[in-house]
Amino acid sequence: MRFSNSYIPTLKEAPTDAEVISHKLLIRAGMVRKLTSGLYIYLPLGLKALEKASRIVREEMNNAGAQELLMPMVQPADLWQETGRWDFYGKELLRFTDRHDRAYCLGPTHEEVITDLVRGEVRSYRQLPLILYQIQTKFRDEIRPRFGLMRGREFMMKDAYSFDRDQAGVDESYRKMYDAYMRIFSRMGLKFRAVEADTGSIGGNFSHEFMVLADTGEDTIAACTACDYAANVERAEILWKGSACTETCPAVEEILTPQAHTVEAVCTFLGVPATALVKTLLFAVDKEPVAVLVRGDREVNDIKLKNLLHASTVEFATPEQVVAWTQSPVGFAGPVHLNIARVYADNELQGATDWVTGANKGDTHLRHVDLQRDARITAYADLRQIMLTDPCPHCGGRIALPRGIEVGHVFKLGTKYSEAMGATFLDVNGKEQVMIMGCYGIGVSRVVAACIEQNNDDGGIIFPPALAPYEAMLLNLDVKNAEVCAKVDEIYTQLQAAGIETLLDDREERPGIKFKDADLLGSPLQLVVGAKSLARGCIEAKDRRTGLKVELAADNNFMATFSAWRAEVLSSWTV
RNA sequence: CGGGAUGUGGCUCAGUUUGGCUAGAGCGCAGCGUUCGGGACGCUGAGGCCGGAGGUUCAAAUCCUCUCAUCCCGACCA
Repeated sequence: MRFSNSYIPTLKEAPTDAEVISHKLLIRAGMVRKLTSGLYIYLPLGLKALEKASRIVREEMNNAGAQELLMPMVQPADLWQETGRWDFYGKELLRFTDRHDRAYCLGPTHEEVITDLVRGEVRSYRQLPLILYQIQTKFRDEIRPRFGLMRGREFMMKDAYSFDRDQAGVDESYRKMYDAYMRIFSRMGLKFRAVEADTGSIGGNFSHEFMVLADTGEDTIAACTACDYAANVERAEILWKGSACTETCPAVEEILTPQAHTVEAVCTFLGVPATALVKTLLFAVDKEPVAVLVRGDREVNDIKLKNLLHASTVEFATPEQVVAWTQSPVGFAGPVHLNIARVYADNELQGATDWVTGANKGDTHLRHVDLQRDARITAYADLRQIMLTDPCPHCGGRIALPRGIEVGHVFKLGTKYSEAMGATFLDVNGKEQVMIMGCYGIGVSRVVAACIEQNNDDGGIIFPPALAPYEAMLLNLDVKNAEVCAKVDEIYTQLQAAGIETLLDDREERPGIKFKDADLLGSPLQLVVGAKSLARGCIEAKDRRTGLKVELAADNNFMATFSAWRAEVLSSWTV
């Protein structure tokens, strides 16, 4: 492609509303433009990157035995009512009615539609297993879209669904998809990690997320530095190996702690470490009050709480609720004489006694609290967030907490949807069985953003070869020099004949502009033809990632020397 | 939805505190000339109802009220 014929509007400066690097670079490189919050236009270059990603996904899905189809984006409400998600999914589901006043939604995901399809078609165990997928635009009315393509309201997603006869079958489908995902993200040249994850609103009981490692990621991963354990911190379990404390504790004593309504303030005031405190946090779980106790230096993991109580919503209590439920100002809640029915305590609180806690009374705390003796604990459970000081739950090794961008998620759904919607089949014995399902998503547009997030420098994007819109950029530095132009044309023709996608910068611009744009656009290979180097019989070649430049002889063997150099550059991406 | 911030040519911003001449700059864009290997320079030019509505005032980009939009922090998630 010739630059002069392309619509690639590069920008010297990034718009102020772009915050993260991928967003800035996508805009500066002329790959996307914002239509409005969370909605983006893919310009030709952005679309090419998206298509590169899609193709890899498609190839690996097909290799794994999945078959592509395409479902409507608009979905009828009654399907969602069948599974109950019409009421559960919340405001993220964009709903509307047609001219006949029938209710519809814009598909944020397609479990209902695919299950409806399969239940009508599949009757026999002979037709299973079945894995179907599509690559399609999804719409989720996100509360807060942000970071450009990273969290748009409309985004490109690959969603696959598996249907199996039995548990062994779904295990196999899951493994196939998991393996395919490993290949997909490896081929894309991404540094990523598969991690254990919470299942969220899709449902089911088991899942893995695929995280691209990047400091700007919205998720935190608990990854063992010794073994291969890795989990989203939302899920990362904390082993409790201690035994219940048997020490005796002095009688409870009330102490005045004026103005001390934070852990820090109480510690300073009483001269005790945060580990001697019990924090009492109040949550509205499905609107009902629940108290959670953790040690002063810990954080509550509300996902664990949600799962423990099988709740659909878990929210921090508002200050008004805290006051109403504890009859005391915010900051002084405590487990003793707490008038809340459900009080859950983190496991480790069993291991010690003699705590400092709030007294449910303004400016007052209690010391010498023994939870067994003085409080009514509904249950002990793993309720806190994992920290750097915690050991790996598998091997006891040291844990690291890198940030990640979730680009893929694989679930075993079980029979949640097939049962609700009656997706059954007859087994070998002629007996009716419910299909077991799995679902597998990849945020294709997010992959592109995550890739840029991970691969960039001051000059711009550094595309891995697999996702680069153009593998090579060919710069003509002297468009008015006939000799240079002839050489450029010759090389361009050869590159095209060799099937190497090339963007030829033939614009009437100064060399500086071309160098800057080439770096910005991020093609892994750069070839520079100018009068100066050509006079020496040379063409310059630059590895975008390393910045290393070599001079290739501009003779009849050019393609051979170029191919050798190219192979070297490209292979450096696959190690 | 709660908290914070911002809306002025295509882009980045100044001007708003303390109302006052014809609303400015840089980049980009068009024309001409000089340049030409890491975002050149000179000259000329086009481009704005200062987010919108209402108000205060002799006078509003500037003050007040309402409204819309965008961005950041929290809950959601590919």
